[in-house]
Amino acid sequence: MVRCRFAPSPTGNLHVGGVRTALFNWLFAKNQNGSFVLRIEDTDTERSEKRFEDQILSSMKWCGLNWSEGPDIGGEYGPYRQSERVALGFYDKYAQELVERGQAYYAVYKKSNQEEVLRTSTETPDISGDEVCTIKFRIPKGKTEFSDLSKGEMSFENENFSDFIIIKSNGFPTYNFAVVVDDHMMDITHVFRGEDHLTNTPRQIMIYRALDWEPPTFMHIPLILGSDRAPLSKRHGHTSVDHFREEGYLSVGLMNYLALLGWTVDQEIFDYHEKIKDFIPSDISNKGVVFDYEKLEWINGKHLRLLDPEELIIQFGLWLKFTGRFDYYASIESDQFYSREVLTMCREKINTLEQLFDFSAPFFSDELDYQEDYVLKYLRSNWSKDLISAAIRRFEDSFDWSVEGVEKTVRELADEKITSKKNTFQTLRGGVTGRLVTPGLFETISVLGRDKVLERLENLLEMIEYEERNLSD
RNA sequence: GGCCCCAUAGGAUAACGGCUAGUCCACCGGAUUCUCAGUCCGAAGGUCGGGGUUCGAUUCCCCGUGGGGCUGCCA
Repeated sequence: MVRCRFAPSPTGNLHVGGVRTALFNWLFAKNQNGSFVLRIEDTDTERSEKRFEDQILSSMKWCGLNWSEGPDIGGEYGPYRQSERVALGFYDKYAQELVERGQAYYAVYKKSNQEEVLRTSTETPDISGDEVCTIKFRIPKGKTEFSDLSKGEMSFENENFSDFIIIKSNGFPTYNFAVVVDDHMMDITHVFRGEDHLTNTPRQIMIYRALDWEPPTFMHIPLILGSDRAPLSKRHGHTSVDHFREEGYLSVGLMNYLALLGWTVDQEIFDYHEKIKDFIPSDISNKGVVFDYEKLEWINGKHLRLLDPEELIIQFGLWLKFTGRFDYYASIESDQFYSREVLTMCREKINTLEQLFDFSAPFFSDELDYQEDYVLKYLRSNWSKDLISAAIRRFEDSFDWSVEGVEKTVRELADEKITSKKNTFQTLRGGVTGRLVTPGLFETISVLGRDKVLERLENLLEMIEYEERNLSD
């Protein structure tokens, strides 16, 4: 039975590197019909915060990376929070065992100088009030070897390592110790993690050996880098999953991009749930990969255009609520049929839900925000009044509001040659939307419908006349 | 400093040791057209350097160079 885990530390939001690691663990677990476990590594008492844990879990759920055991749902290998495992004495027990086997020892320091070890012992030392005590692992002689699914055969001379702390002076285990104890106790069979852990692995394997435990299979995944090839961080741009969610990326799009980063598949656009059967760890590139915001956006746009119209409304609605735009959400909900028409039309030209929000705004609000360029270039022209008046007359007489019908009306209007064809189109476009960049004009007018179009054009006419009066005064 | 990982166009990748080094994003040009986008067609751009093995090296080996990681009572 294959068991994989994702073990984030709750010291910040879930970032794209983390999800990618989680994704590969998840894919492998599913591919092998195994389990995917979530464990919280909160042994850093200074930086760990519950709110980060909550955020990580929520981000994971949004990504669709469901776990079968975890801190929120428990499981037979629990608890799944290292702080709770400390309380149960798991780490102490095995640290003691290492001391008894002569493979670890106590080290006493002065509180004021924690650089210098005062004395060591194999018995619990008596310490005075100004001293603290840790347990350190003794590096054995020889060499440590293991086979990494990505990097191949790895070999390290143990003499290159020095004894390291496994139990801190506050009684908590250090990462390198806790991870071994937990992965062993939880029967983890495969560990896929970031490449930054590659040289921690021999240390961990030494502990496995010292305790007569069998290490899991390791695979170290290359890091995600920024444009300067340094590991991706805030200074390269946004990195947290929540950010991409807020920006209007679909989780299926974000996951698609992350999966594609370093992994070649025949079909580039996919839902990762469909790729479970194709997941082979060795197919993943062993090279650091630069995060490409542009390709992510392109992929997201593809997914947005692939969604069923109903699903598009659902996703858009969820996003509006997530970002607190409840009024907008209410207007989407109030007329499903209309919303569907508008959104499927608008999505042809945008890549994110945020862009969809902006692009569709003129269709859901009657308070048009006329772009300055439009006012200057088209409204304040000597033909705008005549053109709008003529348009109103034609639309009043028109009973065919299909896209084809609207096209006929508009083309006939242009044929009157009140102004150029382009000016005619752009003036109408801005007149019904306030903007110069919109979906196709015929579709736009058709979808808005007779009432809105006439109302907007008449308002526009009033605006023009109002401006004229003001100018002549 | 020590140990370790990595190296194909700007980014991501493909190529049993064997065709003119293929594809996607971005970029550039063209077509379609009412704006923008999309779509279609086309162009430009690459095997880090030096040795070696071989009939033949992107591929295997060594050395350099460059980037990255670990070397924490962070994970």
